[in-house]
Amino acid sequence: MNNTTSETRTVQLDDIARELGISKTTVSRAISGKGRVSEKTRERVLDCIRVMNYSPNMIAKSFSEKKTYNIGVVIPMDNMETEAPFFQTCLMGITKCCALRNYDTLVISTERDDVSQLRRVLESRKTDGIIITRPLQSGSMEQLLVSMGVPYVTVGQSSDLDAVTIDSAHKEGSYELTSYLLMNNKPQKLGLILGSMEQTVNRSRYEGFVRAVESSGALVPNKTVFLGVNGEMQLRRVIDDLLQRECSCIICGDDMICMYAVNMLSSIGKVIPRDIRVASLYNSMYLDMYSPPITALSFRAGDLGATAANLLLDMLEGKDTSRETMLGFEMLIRKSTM
Amino acid sequence: MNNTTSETRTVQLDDIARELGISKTTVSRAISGKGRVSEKTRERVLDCIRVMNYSPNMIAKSFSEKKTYNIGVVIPMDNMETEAPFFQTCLMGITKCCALRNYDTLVISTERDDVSQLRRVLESRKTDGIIITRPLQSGSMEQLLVSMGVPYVTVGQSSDLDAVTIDSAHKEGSYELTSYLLMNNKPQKLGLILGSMEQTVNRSRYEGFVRAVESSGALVPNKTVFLGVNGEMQLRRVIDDLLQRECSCIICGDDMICMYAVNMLSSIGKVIPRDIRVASLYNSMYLDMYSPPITALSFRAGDLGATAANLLLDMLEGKDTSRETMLGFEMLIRKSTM
DNA sequence: GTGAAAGCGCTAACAG
DNA sequence: CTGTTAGCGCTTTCAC
Repeated sequence: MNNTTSETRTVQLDDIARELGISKTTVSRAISGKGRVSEKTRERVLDCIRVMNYSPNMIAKSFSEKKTYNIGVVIPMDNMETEAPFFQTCLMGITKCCALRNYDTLVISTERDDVSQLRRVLESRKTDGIIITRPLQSGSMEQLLVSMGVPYVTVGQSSDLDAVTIDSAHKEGSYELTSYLLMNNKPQKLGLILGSMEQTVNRSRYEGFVRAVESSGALVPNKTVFLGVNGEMQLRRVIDDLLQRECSCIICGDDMICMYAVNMLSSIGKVIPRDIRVASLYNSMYLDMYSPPITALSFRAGDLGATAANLLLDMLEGKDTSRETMLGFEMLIRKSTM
Repeated sequence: MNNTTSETRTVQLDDIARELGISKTTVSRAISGKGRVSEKTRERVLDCIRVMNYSPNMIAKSFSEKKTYNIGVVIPMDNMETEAPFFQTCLMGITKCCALRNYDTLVISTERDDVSQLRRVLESRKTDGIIITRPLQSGSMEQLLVSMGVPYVTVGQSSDLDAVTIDSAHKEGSYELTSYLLMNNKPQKLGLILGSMEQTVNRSRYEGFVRAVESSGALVPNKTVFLGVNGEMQLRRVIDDLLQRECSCIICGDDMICMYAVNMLSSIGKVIPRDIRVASLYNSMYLDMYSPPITALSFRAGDLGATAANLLLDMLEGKDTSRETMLGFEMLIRKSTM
């Protein structure tokens, strides 16, 4: 009866049904909890499953339910971002959280606002929903998602105002840090270096900066504000410029920019904070470890990821979720701005 | 005939078959290239597919073919490794490479040698094969994989001697760098700090170090060799010890250890390389950017990932692959050891 | 409370 | 070269 081929066939619903002398329908119900099954049968089934070491073929289940139990996570793989700790940590948070709810995580790459990989995955119907870890102003991902009717969550502000979003308080953080720097150590001549303004996060950062400057009664120092800075060479020119204009404090958009900046400064003999102060609008372990350690805003990337995952899974399960969730930040005042 | 419900039903094989007045078998064959189809029919099918914007339901395909077109990538999410650039870069290489061959990447987390997530994914049958990015001496992942008959590739040496492996020449690199440091700047008193010896990569590094020392005619300086160093506190004690023993040069196992080490050294006023020299057996962008930049071995994590993916996919497609592939390294001699 | 049967969208014998 | 048919392993009506 059992065909004992060399490949040990994996045990499936039928097997445990036959073993128990009941129908696989009942077994299915006992497992899923949908429909009524007598307490006694349920226990027998659950026991048998354990004994026979049954575990469902998720592909068959997917096929039947039209639900994959996978979510896709779009991660930037541009040169500049490839090694940014944020995305890695965020992905960990997502993956761990999904695993707890028996979902898996599919990685989707993007560079700039390329949606080809996202489209490929969506067309394959391998995911139930998507997390965008770096929303862009263009909103092309969101458009695609909406047009295909696929649920998604963005980590950071989306240009799709209806998008479910989990964000860190970048604007508020930027505001606070800028204000702090303006209050402290007067007279202060601030410089600002931000990455691509296509990234919504950089817009939030900029907004916070501008508000802080304005509410201090000053004018935005356009000559020392550099937006859309990208790549090492461009950054070098910006730094030179900032030094030329005798900036007393440089605010860097994120940890990567900050690392480059700090390095360039010290390579030309500038001592932080004696000669110039430096702060970052995004902390990472690399800034913790610099000497002197760098003043920075600290956000919990892992928590962001976990929250994004929970939001998305809640949506998939039909619960309603708040449109926007905000996580706080911590301001780490350290020696680089003393 | 077409039920125009609110949800636009996705076009499937039947639709284009009906459209063309042929059977879906023929359509399937035209797409896959398996079985013979007249050139004319094939073209008609391919055209129709384009026009009707058909794209196959991969879940149905998976179910039918018993092949998921997914590979699982096991990534360590221990505290220490969570932000290590290696795994991120490796994952990018894998993901990009898989995408080219129309596969997707499922992330599987692990801490230490926990196999629970791997087991969960394997039991779900959601992947065709696995890449282990941090093989451990215990080999528990490999055992599980072998016992379930799932193909896999390890990035780095595996304790399973039959495992298909793609590795960087860590041993050779470690040998070369150590030799270089021994030749240069005599007299040299070397210290070595390695992470967990459960990780096979650290064993390779250690082996290279030992060989280099021995072939220089010296004895392995056991008092200044620290294996299995883990966590900031332990590292601090090790560094203190190395200073006490008047080490002239510290070799760090990887970029993370090196960053901590360099930071601790400069926080107690040690100047590199004047007071003490520092090198790392694994480079990352963070070491590039230190000042002074740190002498280190450079491996191409992205290439490793891409190669691992190609190997695995080749295996899945039944091609045979060499058991072990080795990628080279570059020795970056920089100011930290001058 | 339980079972029989249909069906998810594709592939793969087998027959022509 | 093409079509018919039978699954793949689940979930889910529908009937009892």
